[in-house]
Amino acid sequence: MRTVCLGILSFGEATGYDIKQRFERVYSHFFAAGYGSIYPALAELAAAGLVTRREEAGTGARPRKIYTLTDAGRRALAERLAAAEPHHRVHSDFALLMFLAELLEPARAAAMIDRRLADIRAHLERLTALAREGAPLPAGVEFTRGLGVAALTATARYLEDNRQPFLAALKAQRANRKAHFQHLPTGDSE
Amino acid sequence: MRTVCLGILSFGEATGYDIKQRFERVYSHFFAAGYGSIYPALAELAAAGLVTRREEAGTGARPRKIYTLTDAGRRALAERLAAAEPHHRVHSDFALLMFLAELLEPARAAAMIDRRLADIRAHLERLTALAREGAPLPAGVEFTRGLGVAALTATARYLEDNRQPFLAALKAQRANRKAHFQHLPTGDSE
DNA sequence: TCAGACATGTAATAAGTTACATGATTAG
DNA sequence: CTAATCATGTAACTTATTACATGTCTGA
Repeated sequence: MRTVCLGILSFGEATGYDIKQRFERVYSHFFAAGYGSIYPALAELAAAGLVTRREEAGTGARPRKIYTLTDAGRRALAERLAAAEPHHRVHSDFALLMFLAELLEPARAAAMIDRRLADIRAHLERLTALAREGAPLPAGVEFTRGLGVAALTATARYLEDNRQPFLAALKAQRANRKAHFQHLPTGDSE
Repeated sequence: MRTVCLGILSFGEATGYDIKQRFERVYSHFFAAGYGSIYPALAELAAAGLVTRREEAGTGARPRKIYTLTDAGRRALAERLAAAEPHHRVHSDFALLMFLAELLEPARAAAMIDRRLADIRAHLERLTALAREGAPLPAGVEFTRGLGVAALTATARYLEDNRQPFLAALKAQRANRKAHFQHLPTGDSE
């Protein structure tokens, strides 16, 4: 998280609030963060001298605290990036739900797919809006944007194409299982 | 994690070791776990009466501990799945590296892309091997497999197609920036 | 007047990662 | 003989999530 905040700040100074907004506009398909992660990270970075903070009266109730990368921060960021491993991990409760779809009511499985699709579409809209903004994006940002669009588009397409047959298979299986249970002499269920 | 272990066990009894293997064969593109998560989770599930454990001499130095879902476990799993939100979060250091690629040496950016590609190809191989196994997969497993294949294939394709132009753009930018710096009267860098 | 954007932060909790510790058997 | 596979677990550490706490201004 600290590295991510440094990264966002490398594009220009920002408040904690700003950082979250930028994040969401530009990068949320690869990384999510709440204020509960951002503010503590910023405090640590300030304590380590990697950013400076300046206060300014804002429109809200409190003064905004504007964070700026220092030279040390810029160096630390470059070092961290030079040493980082390109890990990529997904943690998908949605996928778990689908993986175990046989244990779900088909209507719920359908609802989950629809919610995931809505979520993906929202992401895609944000990413295409970003491209329509006029000012060309830095190469890295544009590359990452394209990567997100590619993965999300393919996922949405798969979900759209396979939703119906999948749900039909689940329903058929349910029916089968019920019919099967009916002539089994089980002692514990139903 | 507890839910995931219950989910894997819903396909049949297994040891902690087995759970990790199955995971990796079938689901690793959506969820990764180490033994440090699995064994404690299993211990908690046993304490809660959701699984039972039986010991058996194995081929290794220690007895294997085979975990089996209880009826209570099956019910708990169904309840959790019925209540779960379909969250999906990605945490990609790789994407961060690309996002900030301007701060990286182009050779390193190239290496990172290649590593990510190798990783994706390994995942895809595992997933296609799974389909070639003969026995038809449960609908949910097959759906999740397909979802992974779709997303990973699209990502690989994007990386392959955009690698060259992206790296070229980065190099050009570097050259520009250097040329620019040469006739700037900076006092702090180099 | 009411929702939503602006704006910051803390505390408690939950979760996951890494490193450590052990050691037999088997295939090359 | 050596590497890999089988096999389990703990402890320390790091990290993120959630809920809480506060409060103003603006537009509908």
